[in-house]
Amino acid sequence: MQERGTWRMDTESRQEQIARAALKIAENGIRAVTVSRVSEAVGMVPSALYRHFRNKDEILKAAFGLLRNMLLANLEHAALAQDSLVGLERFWRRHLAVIREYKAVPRILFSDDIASDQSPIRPLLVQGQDDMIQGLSSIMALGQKSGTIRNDVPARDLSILFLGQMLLPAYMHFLRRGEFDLEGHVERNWNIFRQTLTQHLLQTEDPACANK
Amino acid sequence: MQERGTWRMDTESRQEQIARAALKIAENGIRAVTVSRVSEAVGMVPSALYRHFRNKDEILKAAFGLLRNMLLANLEHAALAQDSLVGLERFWRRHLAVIREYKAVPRILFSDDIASDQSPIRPLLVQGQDDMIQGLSSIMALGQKSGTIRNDVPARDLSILFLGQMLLPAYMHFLRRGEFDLEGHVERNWNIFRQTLTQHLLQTEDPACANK
DNA sequence: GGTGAATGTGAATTCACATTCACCTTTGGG
DNA sequence: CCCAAAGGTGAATGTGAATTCACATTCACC
Repeated sequence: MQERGTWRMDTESRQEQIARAALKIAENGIRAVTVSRVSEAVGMVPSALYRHFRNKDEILKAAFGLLRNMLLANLEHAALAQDSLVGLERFWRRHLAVIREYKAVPRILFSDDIASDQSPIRPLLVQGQDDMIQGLSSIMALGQKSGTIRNDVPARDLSILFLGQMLLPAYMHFLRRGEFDLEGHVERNWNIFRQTLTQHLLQTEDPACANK
Repeated sequence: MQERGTWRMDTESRQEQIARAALKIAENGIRAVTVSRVSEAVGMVPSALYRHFRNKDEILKAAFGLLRNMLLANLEHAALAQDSLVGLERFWRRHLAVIREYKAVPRILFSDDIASDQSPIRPLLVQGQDDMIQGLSSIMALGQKSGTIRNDVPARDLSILFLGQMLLPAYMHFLRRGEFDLEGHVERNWNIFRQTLTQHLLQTEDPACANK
């Protein structure tokens, strides 16, 4: 039934091709994503895009979907680790890698366009954020159950704190056009935050906090 | 709104009036700040704005300046406190109050327009950020000198961590149009972060970490 | 070979916006 | 009292953008 010939596949891949082009262009800001630029990138004329998407918003939604999938995929990877702390560290490293590769991430995150009331992407962004926090919370909760992570604080709060420790460096790195050591800062933040996560262990163990 | 044709108001107050109007309108996004909307808000016709500002960018710069001053003023207030921790707490409470009052804050912070390469505001924003981190670092350093705050981590790193703990909640609150308990989350983050700041004391004192 | 749906094209339309300009109105200082 | 300049006005211009539409082309299938 789906083997209707190559033209159907053509549409599918066209859509993906367009979405990828839009994502690429979004590296220069959401507003840089114009119908004519996208069409040029895929070797078409502006109006041709409307054969594959109802309108520009649909294109943006598709582009966002690509990004969302990549970011959430990191969660699954992190969840594979036996040790929660290892999983979390693995997560932020991958997270940063995606941010580095797809420069559109901060442009979408820090876009007032998308934050606007009419933007069809805003609910998707909120949903994706919730999914991410939910996923991180699961990992945190697992660590709490196994005693690796303090349990005097809700897992969700810890997740938000964890994400937040990445957000400001990412923002600064973004605003400064790379003139900011993103990895270095997040790594140092992580070292401090790991202590925070395992603070309940400090009392019973050697005062290794001065091991710096 | 104001009656059109109310005549004569010297340029100085006109400029401030215009900047304030722009700031107010910016609550709906930077892109909502159009020449005609601003002019309407101050009871003029679009072209009249050009008597007071060379172009729209200058208006935006003026509006940003207002915001910048208010945000940095919080630093001085915080620096007055004897105890660094008290000062920091005072700071974030005021900071959140400003964010609440001027809804344009996140719209400017998270604006792809301003983040764009050509924006004349971006360097101002970066500078303002640096000033803020610098100011917080001073407070942190003072606390380190007096032994209130751990000194195994550079004051600057602590400042970035501190700001970051506010940024994600602010962002979520912004994206969710207020459907997110900003104060509550930052308060809880702060309680955890305060422990982090004073972690060096935990070893020598009673294991009061479970005082929750 | 013919057909129709999918796909592509270029021109035209519409719209919101910033900016300019020629002209008008008020007002304070000589 | 006058007039120059500060402040204000409406119309006009130019721009970049999304979207529509009539028309052309491709191609799987009958």
